[in-house]
Amino acid sequence: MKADTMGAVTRQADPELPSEPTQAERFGKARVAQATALLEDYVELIADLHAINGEARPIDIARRLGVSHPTAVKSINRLKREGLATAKPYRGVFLTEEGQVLAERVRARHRLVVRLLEAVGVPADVAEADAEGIEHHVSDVSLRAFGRFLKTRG
Amino acid sequence: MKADTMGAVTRQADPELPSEPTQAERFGKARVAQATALLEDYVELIADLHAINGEARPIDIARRLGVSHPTAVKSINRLKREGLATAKPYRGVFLTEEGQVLAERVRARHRLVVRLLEAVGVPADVAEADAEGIEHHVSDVSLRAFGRFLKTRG
DNA sequence: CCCGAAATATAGCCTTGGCTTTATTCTGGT
DNA sequence: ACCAGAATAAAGCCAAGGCTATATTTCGGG
Repeated sequence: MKADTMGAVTRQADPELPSEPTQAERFGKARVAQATALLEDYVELIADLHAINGEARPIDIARRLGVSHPTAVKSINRLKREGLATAKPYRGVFLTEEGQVLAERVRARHRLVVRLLEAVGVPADVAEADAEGIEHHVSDVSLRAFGRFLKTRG
Repeated sequence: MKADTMGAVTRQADPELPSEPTQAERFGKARVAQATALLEDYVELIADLHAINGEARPIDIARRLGVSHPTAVKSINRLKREGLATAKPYRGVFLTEEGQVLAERVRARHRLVVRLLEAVGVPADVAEADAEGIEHHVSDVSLRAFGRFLKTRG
């Protein structure tokens, strides 16, 4: 009833599944990426709000993200803990040096993902929406591949 | 200090940000996708294990996903609650009709995402790894675009 | 046939990221 | 100059998804 006892077919051929540790690594990587996704969304949004409004208020962040203000505040506190942002009570949120660097990287990645999706035929609005979830899982290697692909056909 | 008081530039042009409700929707969609991602990973893996081993044991699921067995068991219980799987104590896990349908959809989507990544120049192993996180955020519209793109270019 | 090892299950804990409710602080308009 | 209403913060709840530690059940080899 186990693989071992049911015949030779699946012994080391393993025609379907990657090796166990490899697969576990992939899932683990995806989990880690997910953990940082929220931070990335926040820093990107804070940078955008500063660029446009000259300030980033918790209530605006909350509205843009579609969450309650307390939720936004809690996440902002996490940003502070992680050294990505600073905020004094009733004074708005500011990115640290590190936060700004991250924001710029996230923004560039987002644009590249959107452009790639459009290049393969995804409508602009759908590309924007899907990119919001996809971007956090695109590795640097893939990102560079996207860049090359766009250059050789744009 | 507010957008209202700082000049005309950003009033309704809003050159950078999408409208607030639109953006909130996007983030909300990404959050929902994330919530179902784990279920999708489990049903896909359970289907694979059945196809290869003839059974899906919690311990194998746990090892493949790189989590502890109790964690896997808890998630399996959630699958049961959601009507995607059944399991009797000490007897392995089985997908329901609905679970099998989902598994097939997830598997097809995974393959398509990997193929697209490879088509734009991402190395096979990186494509596999990135797809693990990306796939859960690719909408049907994008998926169809991927299909068309792959068809028209061999 | 039975007993120890492996698999499974249960219980309890932690963090994250949602939420609502309540209290506090700012601030603009009269 | 004040005060109502908006923005902010604080506190406490919940579910999800990790974990470890502790039973319990199965099952294969001697």
